[in-house]
Amino acid sequence: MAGRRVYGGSNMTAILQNEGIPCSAGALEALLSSSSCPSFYGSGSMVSFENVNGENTLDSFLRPLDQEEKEDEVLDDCFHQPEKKRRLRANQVQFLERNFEVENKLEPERKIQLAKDLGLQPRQVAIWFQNRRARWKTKQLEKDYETLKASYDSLKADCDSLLKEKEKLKTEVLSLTDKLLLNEKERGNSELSDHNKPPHSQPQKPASNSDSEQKVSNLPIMICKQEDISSAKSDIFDSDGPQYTEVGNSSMLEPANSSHVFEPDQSDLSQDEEDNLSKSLLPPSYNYPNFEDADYSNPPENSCNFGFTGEDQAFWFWS
DNA sequence: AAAGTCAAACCGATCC
DNA sequence: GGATCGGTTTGACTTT
Repeated sequence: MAGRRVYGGSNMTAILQNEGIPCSAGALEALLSSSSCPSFYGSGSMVSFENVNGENTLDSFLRPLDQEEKEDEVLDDCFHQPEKKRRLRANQVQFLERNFEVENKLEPERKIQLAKDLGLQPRQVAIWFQNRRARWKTKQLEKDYETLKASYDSLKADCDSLLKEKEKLKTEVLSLTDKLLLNEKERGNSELSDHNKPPHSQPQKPASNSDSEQKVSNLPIMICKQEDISSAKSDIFDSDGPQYTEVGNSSMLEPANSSHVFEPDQSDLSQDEEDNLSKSLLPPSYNYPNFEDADYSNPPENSCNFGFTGEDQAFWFWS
């Protein structure tokens, strides 16, 4: 067996051999039988042999310790060597692993039984389970980290595409705003030249065949409608995770555990709150939604900022 | 042979 | 008070 021969006992064997003391197994047996080592079979050494060859051990499963290991133990005991750390044998570990799979906690009776079966000290069994749980936890943490990282990467990709979309829309809004202003200017000029019209009459809808101009003149009206406001709000700003799993063609990852996603504080509005918000957004006392209030003012680094700057707000509800 | 890895054992804090 | 946990030490074993 590899790596089982470098202990104090073996060194002691070498010493004995150097001293010309015969150290064959037979000699050791003789030494044992004649020596004052009564504590051997019931000793508190790290590996107890009392059951390894006894009736209660798993003889069919666990092989007895190597003779040389026994010799080491004997020598350690008899020469009062400090106990050396020893790895559990493969079959012992295998047996413990199987038990760990069944139940990773260790009740006292089970500990005693396992110790008996394996020929170990109950404390060794307890420590093995303790260390095994720690290893399992570490692996679990690694798994969780990988899951979270995948989730983050997916969200980041979606965020990036949304930001691109936002930029695109912003550009579109800019060009439409320009057209609208131009339109208003032309209308103002025509009003000045028309003296017969009452001062506060409804401005005539400019005759335009352009689709884009039509969209522009309709936009504020559409947005001011209550249902549109609330639906727009819930569609865009309600970050209550899985509901908005479809953004464009890219589907947002649905985390198995909601704790894996970062939820903005204000994502969870009650129906009443939504109604109040909608009402507050209605004209005439028109309150523009202030996205700065949503505490997105200091987003963490690398985070997706869905909030809009003051500059952006101007594009949202231009008048 | 030095460096790195793994696991047995230990320690102090905490929980029940 | 015993069990458990997170952190650490220590020694065996492997890799470079």
